[in-house]
Amino acid sequence: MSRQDQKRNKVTLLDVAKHADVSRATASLVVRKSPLVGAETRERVEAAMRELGYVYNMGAARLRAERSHTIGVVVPNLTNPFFAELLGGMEASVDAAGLVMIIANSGDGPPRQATVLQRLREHGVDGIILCPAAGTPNDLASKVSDWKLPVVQALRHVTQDIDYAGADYAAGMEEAVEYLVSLGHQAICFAVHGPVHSAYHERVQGFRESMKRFDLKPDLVIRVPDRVDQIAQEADALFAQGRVPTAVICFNDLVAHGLAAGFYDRGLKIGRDISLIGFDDVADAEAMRPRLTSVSTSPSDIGHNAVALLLERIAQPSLPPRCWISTTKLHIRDSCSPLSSS
Amino acid sequence: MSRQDQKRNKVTLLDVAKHADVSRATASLVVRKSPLVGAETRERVEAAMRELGYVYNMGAARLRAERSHTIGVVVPNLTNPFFAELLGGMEASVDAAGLVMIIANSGDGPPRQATVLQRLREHGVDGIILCPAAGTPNDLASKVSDWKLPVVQALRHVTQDIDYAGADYAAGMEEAVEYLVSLGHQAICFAVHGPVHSAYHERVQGFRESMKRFDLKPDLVIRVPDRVDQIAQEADALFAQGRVPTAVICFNDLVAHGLAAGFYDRGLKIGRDISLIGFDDVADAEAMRPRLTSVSTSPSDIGHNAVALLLERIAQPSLPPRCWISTTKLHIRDSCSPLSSS
DNA sequence: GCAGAAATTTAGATCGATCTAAAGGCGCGA
DNA sequence: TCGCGCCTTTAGATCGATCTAAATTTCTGC
Repeated sequence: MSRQDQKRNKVTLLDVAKHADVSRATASLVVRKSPLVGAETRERVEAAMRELGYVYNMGAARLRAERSHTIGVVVPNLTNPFFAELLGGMEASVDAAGLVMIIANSGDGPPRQATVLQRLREHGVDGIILCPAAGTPNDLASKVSDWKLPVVQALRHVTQDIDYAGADYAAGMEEAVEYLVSLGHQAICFAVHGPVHSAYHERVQGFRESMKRFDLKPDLVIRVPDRVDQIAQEADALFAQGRVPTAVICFNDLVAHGLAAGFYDRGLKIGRDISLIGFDDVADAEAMRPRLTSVSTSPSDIGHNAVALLLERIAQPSLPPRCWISTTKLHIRDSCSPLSSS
Repeated sequence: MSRQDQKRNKVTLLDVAKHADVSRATASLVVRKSPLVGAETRERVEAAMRELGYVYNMGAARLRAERSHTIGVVVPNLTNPFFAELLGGMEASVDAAGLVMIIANSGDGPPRQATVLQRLREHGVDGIILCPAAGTPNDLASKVSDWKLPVVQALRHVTQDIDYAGADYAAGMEEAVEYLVSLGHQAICFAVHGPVHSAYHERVQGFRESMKRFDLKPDLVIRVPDRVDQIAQEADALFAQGRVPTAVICFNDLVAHGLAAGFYDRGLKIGRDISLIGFDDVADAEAMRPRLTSVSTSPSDIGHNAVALLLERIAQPSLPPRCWISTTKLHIRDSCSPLSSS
């Protein structure tokens, strides 16, 4: 806006103050929208800011005020669509609160995670949302409390002593198993992949316990490759067991995608020859054919919750640790069918 | 690390200096790894930093040194897997350079974009990578040059006066058309969606010109809905034209996914009844069945390039504006077949 | 018209680092 | 021994805001 009347570089609050014929302190009150300044004065200062093209210097403010209006977010992987959804949800909440988000990637490894956490600390973030890397040592809680920096765990947790926002994965598994059982399935397999962490355990355990509740074999858990494009080739492994499953629950939608491809390659028709359930309901389940039934964990909501928890903790650091476990919902589409029709 | 011997809050460089029995200035030289300090002194200061659990205060440093070690990234949408890949690429480069990334979402709308740009400016970022929102006014260049802030455009561009990192979309379209023609196709349709911007125009134009080069009808460009789950229902529109296409090129892989579902619903078999080509090669093209042939634009590479351009511009602000247009590559899989087999 | 309360405004110190310019220590040749 | 230059170290000002505590003006009611 307006002429670049300064010969070089920047306009400070002092310049604005002079131009509006008030003191630096008053100008400061105006930028902070304090109710202390008179209407006429405020007007005058705001006009000066506009005329000079003043840009608030958050960095200087932070130094004095101990508030950076910045929060850090550490995820294991940026490109996974699941985390992308999560970040999307966070971004909306963070933005609404007038803050910005520094994003860091831990690569799901504790050493890098330590590095990026340190970096965030140096940048003076007001708080951190951390999706702990697989294998995060459990002295995390004590480290964090030494730092006196508000932190919340998201999606995964390594300690009860730090806030946590996640979903009830075990309940989600239970819904999935129940649904398949209601369709008459008994030989149900759980296809997992990826690093091992709390969310992984909860899903596996949820599966095993639900199966036991129905007096079904709880140990049909098999691992498939991490990369989606290799899962298809490994679909055979599902049938290498003693008992051939009639339904497969997947660790997430990526696995479901990969297995769907593998079944296609073997001439198996999903929803007729075999039933398939995804988890997270994030990939284009609606655009798959047959449309994929999936347990929805609403990562975007989890993102919102995590931000809400963090903001509250920033406001009241001495609150006892809290959990916000959201409920999952089985989104039934077309990839499962009654056993009789097999 | 170590005891929390400070009764409360933080350790400053001055504390470190005192503890190591040197001046604040010397301690500062040590943290900045200056070659000026003697080996023995450096040792002592570093030990002090470790013992006191010193954390560098980037905010204070920035105030004096005019360098925040922070860059801003503005994208229209976080959840789109294409942008997720782009961000992933940027993150790696940014991290390697010892910087951090503030991410902001423009929602692909100019007013919000203006807001987030302002916010980034206030946060004192060293530079900005901007994927301009559709409809960005073309005074962007003059605004940016007023700001005296390094900026590079990524994926899309609204002006020649600002650095730009993107891909040669027109050449990508040409590859796709050429390939289909080599398979004998003549009735080729281009299915577009989403907001209109430079990348959109380049793709459409690339399609039209390639078609003309082969003396084929260049105006079979049809719009499908923005949301993937609605595209399938609209697949009919492709056949509502006077001429029925035997092959479809898609604006991106999302469209390809949606159309593939629509074709399935109509009993059309991809690769037999109709040929399909995606664009960007980012969704799990490898996990689709049949595997999707797609024009790869390597968003992650574009991310790297954008960061490289930005870092160079930060180092030398007076360089003339540059473009880094990477080449695309047609990734041939199984979704296209010779016309004769139709 | 005036004391006292309320509403505004302000000077000056401060946050934690970096920068400049100069000082201190040391070795070496004359 | 002195002076010169090299290597290290340092005091003090500075970046641009916020905070405290006090000064100033304006508004009351009597």
